[in-house]
Amino acid sequence: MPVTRMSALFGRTLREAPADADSANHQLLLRSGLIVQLAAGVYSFLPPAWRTLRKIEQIIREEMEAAGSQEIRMPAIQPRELWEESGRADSYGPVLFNLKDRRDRTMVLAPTHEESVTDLFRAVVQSYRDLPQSVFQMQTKFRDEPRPRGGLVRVREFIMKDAYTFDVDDEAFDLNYAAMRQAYHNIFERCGVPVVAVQADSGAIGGKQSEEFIFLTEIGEDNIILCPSCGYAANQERAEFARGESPGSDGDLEEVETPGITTIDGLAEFLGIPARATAKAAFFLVDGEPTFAVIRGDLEVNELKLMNELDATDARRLLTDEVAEAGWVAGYASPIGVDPARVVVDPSVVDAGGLVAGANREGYHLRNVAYGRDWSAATIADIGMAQPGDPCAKCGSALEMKRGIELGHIFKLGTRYSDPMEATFLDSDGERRTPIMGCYGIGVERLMAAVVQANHDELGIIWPRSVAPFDVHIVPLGGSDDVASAVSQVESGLAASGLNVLVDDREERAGVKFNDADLLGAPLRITIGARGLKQGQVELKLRPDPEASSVPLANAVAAAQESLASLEHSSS
RNA sequence: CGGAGCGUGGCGCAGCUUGGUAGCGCACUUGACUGGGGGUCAAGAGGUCGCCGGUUCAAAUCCGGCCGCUCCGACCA
Repeated sequence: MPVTRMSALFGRTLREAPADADSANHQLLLRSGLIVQLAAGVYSFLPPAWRTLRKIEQIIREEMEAAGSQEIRMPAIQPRELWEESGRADSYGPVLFNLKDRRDRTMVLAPTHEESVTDLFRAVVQSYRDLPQSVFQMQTKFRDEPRPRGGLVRVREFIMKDAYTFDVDDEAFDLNYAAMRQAYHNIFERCGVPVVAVQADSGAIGGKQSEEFIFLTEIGEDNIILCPSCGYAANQERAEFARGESPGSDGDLEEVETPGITTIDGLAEFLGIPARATAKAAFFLVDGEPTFAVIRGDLEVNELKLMNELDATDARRLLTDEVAEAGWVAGYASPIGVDPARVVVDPSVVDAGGLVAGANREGYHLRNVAYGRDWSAATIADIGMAQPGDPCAKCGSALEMKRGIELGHIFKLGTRYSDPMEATFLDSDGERRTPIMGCYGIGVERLMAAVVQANHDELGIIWPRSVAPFDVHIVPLGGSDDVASAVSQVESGLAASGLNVLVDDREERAGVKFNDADLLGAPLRITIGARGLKQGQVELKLRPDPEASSVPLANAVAAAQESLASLEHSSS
């Protein structure tokens, strides 16, 4: 291995973090001189960062290959028609970087490769004998994000590993999926980042079901619902939860005057009842249709669940005048008398008995409004947003919510792409069939950011050995010939044994060198100074350890290998 | 796209309210001293004050427009 000299290293460390950086990982990546921002969500990666990224890629590559996947490369520039074929030109629209070629043909910079891999499949696969297949790629992808943020966490140009599988049927698919799932756990463990696999919404990728691999951290942008007792874990956007008891009432409909009371909280206080004894109406425009959603007063509607239930691609809250246009009275809306086809109701209301609901008349509510007796809905569906404290749907324990970063996402695509794009094969009966697909993504730079976030202290990065840009950071102290020759002896011994070595050969004071060593975070630091050499000793210090230990110069290389090995065992 | 904030040397910031020679710390260059946890002294280099326009004798400073970046939200793998 070549030895890197700090005097020649491209990049510099900063004593203070740039003001734009918020999270620990972003600050450390900037301070250590690993990344430089060019534009919002667009970064350069300097030599140590690039080295780490390649190590991460190599880990991913090994695990993908172990799972039976073959690496390929696909185009980043794609004709827009490809996206029209799958029907995603519009749904993915705003995120697509569009460009025109010289013939005025519209091309896009690929944000992901489901379309192109499905096209590849059409070109290559004819028969069931060619299946199963599993391919992967690690390439730069482009997404014109509405809001890049958090340093490397959400960017517009990034390396993504995507794997795609093709199978003859669901049973065969399950094998590929299980292999990928295991590979994902292996990858994150090898990179030193703890993850939890959670049920997720498949979003713009589509398909039947998906799981996210989440690194739990307060700087995350996803809300994750977790059950501490049974282990249930899901993204809040699709988390299920039990509704608990509702204090529903018996009795006939009864109008009650509620002047100026237009909120659930206000209503509950005014009538001296809990919010959960009320029914809340929320209005949405779902694929252009005004929709009346009803849920128990203490709960909130999960728009994504609502949208998925109605098989829609777009949903937003109705504006105040649109509510009126639909014939509903904001603040006093009642599901009674509304066309059931436009009503979606959450089970929390269906099973509740009599609740207090609007009277569809300014200044009045109704008591004892009961689903089934007084009104009905065409759609009964879970449209509730799980919140911390809600009972777990599986075991009833109180759910918790934590923030997290989505590092990987694996999807059961079914025939979402193979069907519209007419990718087919002939089975053994000569029947034309559509393959079951899966896709499996990992954001590589985001993973590096997570590695730093999960492995740092107040002084700097603490790289896990597996992805460290340098294994050993040599700190020579003093300019004597003794020091120089000892350094030369140690560095060449280490390099010869296959270790990546960084030597701080700068004319800097000890404190500066030590601080930079802590910041850059190589797993092992070797200090070689005149003071130790008088006793024939050099100092070894593992980055996570508080104290250094002295070893004879002659044993330095062997001792270094030993302590690096001990690190591997203790950390995993 | 809605809300908020910020653009002054490589980084962190002051100056702007009340217009008048652009400043501080760190980093950088040279020299001396120093030499095991971000040293000391001396001498330096480096800035179209984001851009365009306006007001004014005079604009970093006041006014207008635009651009960029960050954060919250919407959205999003």
